[in-house]
Amino acid sequence: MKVAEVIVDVPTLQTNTPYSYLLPADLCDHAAPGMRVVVPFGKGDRLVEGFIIKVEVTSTAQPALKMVSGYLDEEPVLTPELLKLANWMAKTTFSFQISCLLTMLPNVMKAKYQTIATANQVLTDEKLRSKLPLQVPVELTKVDFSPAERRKIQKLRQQGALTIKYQVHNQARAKLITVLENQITDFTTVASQLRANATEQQKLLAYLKQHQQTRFVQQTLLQTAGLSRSAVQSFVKRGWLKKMMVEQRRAPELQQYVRDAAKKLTSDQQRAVTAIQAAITAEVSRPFLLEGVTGSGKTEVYLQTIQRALELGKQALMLVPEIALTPQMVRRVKQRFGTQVAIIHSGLANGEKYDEWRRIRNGAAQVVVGARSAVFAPLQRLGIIILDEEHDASYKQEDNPRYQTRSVAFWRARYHHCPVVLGSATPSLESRARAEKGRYQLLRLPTRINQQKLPQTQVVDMTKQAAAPTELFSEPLLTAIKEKLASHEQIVLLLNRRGFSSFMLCRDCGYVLQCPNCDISLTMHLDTKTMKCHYCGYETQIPKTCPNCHSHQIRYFGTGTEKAVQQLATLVPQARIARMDVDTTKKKGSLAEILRKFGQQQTDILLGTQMIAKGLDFPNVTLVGVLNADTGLELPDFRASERTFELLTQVAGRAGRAEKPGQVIIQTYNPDHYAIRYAQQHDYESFFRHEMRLRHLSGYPPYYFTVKLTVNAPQAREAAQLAFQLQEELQAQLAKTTILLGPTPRPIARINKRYYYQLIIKYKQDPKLHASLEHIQQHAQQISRTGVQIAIDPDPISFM
DNA sequence: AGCACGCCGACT
DNA sequence: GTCGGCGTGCTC
Repeated sequence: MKVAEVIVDVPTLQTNTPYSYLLPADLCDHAAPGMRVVVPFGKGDRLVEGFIIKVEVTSTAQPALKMVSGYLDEEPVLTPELLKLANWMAKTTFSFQISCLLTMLPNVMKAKYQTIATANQVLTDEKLRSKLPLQVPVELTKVDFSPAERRKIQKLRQQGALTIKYQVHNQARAKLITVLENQITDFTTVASQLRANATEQQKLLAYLKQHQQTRFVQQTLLQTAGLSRSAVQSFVKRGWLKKMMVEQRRAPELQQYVRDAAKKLTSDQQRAVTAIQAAITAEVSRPFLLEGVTGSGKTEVYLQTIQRALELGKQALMLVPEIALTPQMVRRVKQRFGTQVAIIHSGLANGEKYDEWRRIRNGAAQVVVGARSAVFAPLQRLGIIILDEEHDASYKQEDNPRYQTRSVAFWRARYHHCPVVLGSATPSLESRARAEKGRYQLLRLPTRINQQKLPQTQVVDMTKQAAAPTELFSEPLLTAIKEKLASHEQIVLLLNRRGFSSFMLCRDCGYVLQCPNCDISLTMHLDTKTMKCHYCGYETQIPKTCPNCHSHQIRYFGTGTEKAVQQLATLVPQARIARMDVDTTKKKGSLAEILRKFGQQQTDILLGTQMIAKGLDFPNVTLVGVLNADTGLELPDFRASERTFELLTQVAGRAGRAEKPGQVIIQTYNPDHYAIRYAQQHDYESFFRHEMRLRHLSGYPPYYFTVKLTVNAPQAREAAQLAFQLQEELQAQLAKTTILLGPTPRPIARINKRYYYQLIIKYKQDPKLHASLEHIQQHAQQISRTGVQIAIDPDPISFM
C-alpha cells in the first residue's frame, strides 16, 4: 500500500507538517514528490490542494488515513531540490511550508476553490429558501450569508436537507489551438466529389491546393480564406482534413533577434570572466562580488560566464531588479543566447508566465532572466547564478515568506555546486564587508569600457538658490538643460516623489488633509484629479475649500513628478518631456513605450522617480539632474545614507555612456552630507569606509544582525500592549549581548486602519533567538483570531 | 481557513 | 428548555 505525505493548502502552524494520505490504485505508479494533488481535509472533507513531498510503501494498514482524491499534475511541478529549499525557507523565514511551495510556482498553480450547496428539499426558512431554491446548485462564496445562516446551512447539511460539494479547479492550463492537417492526396478526386453548389467547400479546396503546406492553424485559415467553420467541418467529416489540438506557447514576445557574438573584453573584464569561469568549470559554490562602476561592462561579464556554463552543458540563472528588466536588457541576453532564454517578470500575464515556467521545467530554456521570484526557476543543472544590482531592495520580499533572494541564491548554489556572482556599482555594505573578510572573492571593474570618464558631477546648494527660476529648478540645472536641448542631446531628471503636491495645508486653520485610514497626508494627483494615499490607495476629490473650516485659503505644498513636468514645460517649452513613475507605467506595455520613444529620441527629457535610475542605457543621454537629493536622507532608517548614495550613483551612471561625455547636477539642501559628497566623487570605497565606521559605532549591520518584529492591531493600545509584552519576554530569554530597541510606533503608525508597533532585535550571536522567535510565531498563531497580528522579519531591509 | 463543539446569556 | 453568540481545538 502506498502512502503520500502531503503539505496541504491550509496555512496554519498546525498544518505546517505533512499529512498522510492513501494513494488510490490508479494513481500509485504516477505519484511522486513535487506533484500537486487534491485531498479531502477536515470534518466536512472539503477538498484542498496539496503537495506530495514523499511517497512511502507501508505494509501495515493504517485505517485512519483518508485517500488522495485526485491529482492536478501528470508530472511533479517541484523538483526534489525545491522541496528541500521550501523546507529550509519555512524554517528560516518563520513562514508556512505551503506559502513557500506556492511562492516558488507561477500564480496559476494555486488552485481555486468552490463550495457548492444544493437544497434537496424545500427549506422551511423563508430567507434561506430564496437564496437556496430546491435543486439549484449555489456557490456559497458568491452569495452573502449571515453567520447565522451559515450555521443553519451546516445544520441542514447534517440533517441531509442540503448537499455540499467541494471543487478544486486547476488554473494551470496550456493554451490549445485547433490545427488542421491536410489529408488530401488527390485534389481532382475530391473536387469531383463536391457538389456544384457547395461554394464554400470549393473555396476551401482551392485554398488548400494553393497553399502547399500540410498543417494549418484553423483560425488563420478561416480568416485568410474568408470562410466559416462549416466548410471545414464537412471536410473533417469526410476525412479530408484532420482536426487536432496543439499546444501553443503564450510567448511574451516572439521577436527574432539578430544574434551577436561575444564582445572583446577589457583586461579587468577578462580577469573577472576568467575567475568566474574557473569556478564554473571546477563546480565550486564560490561567491564573487563584482564591483564595477556604472558603464564598466558588467553585463558582458555576465554573458560570457553564462556562455561558459552553457558550453559545459549547464544552465544559468540571472536575476535583476524588476525595474532593471527593461526591453534593453532582455534584448542583450536574447541576442546572445536566442531561444534558449526564458524571461520572467511581473509584466507577463499569468498564462505567459506559466508557459515560460514550463519551458524552464521541461528543459527547453537554459538561461533564465528574471526578477526576484525567478530565483526559484526549476533549472536542474545550474552552472551559475548572477544577481545584478545585488544591493537592490526589491530582492527582499516584504510579505510572507519574507525571503532574501540573495540567501536563496546561495542556498541553491551550494546545492548545485556552482558560483554566485553579485554585481553592483554600489554593493550593499553587507556584501562588501564579506568581500573584505575574504568570504566573497572581490572582482573590480574600476573604469568604463569606452575609456569614457565618469560624468562630471556638480552639487548645487539649494539654500543659496533664493533667486532660482522656481523652487525646483536652479539656475545651473536649467542652463545645462537648455544647452543639452540646443545640441539635441537627452536628459534624465530624477525626482523621487510621485504626484503633483505632497500635501494640502489650510492657511487659516493649519489643517492638513490626511488619509482617513492612515497617518499620512494625501498627495494631490492632477492627472486623476484626486487626492491619493500612497499607502492604502484611498482616493478622494480635491477639496475647493478647507474641509475643516471651509476657508478658501488652502495651499498645496511639496512637489512631485507631475508638478515638475508642468514647471519644466513652461521653463523650456521647446522640450518634449516624458514622465516615468508608477502612475504612468501601471498599464501593460506603457513602460516599454516610454522607453522606446526616448530611445528613438522622440522625447528629449525623461523625468521620473527612482525607477529611472536602473538599467537605462541610452547613448545620447549626456545630462542627469537630481532635483532633490534629500528626499531619502531624512527617513528614520539606518540605511538612509546608503540608499541615497546608491540612488545618486546609479542615476549619475545614466549619463555619458557612449562617446559623448556626461554631466550630472545634484540639487540638495545638504551639500555637505557625506553620502552626497562621495556620490559626487564617484567614490564608493570612501563611502563604504565612512558608513562602516558609523555602523560600527551604532551597532548596525553588517556588525550586527537584525530582526524586526511588527505588531499590528485595529486599536493602538492592543498593538502597544503586545509589543511591550514581547519585549519583556525576549529580554528575559535572549543573550545579554543582544540589544532590543523599542517597541516604538512605526514611523507611519497607522496604515489601512491598523496600528503598527515595532521592535528591533540586534544580535551578533544568540543561540536562543531562533527558539524564542518560533515561540512568538506560535503565540502569533493563537492570537491571530483576535485580530492582532505579529510579523517576524529575520533579515529586514527597511526599518520603516 | 473552516468546521464542530461546548459554554453562556437571552428569549419563547 | 432552546437558540444563537463566541472562544477553542482539530484537521492525515
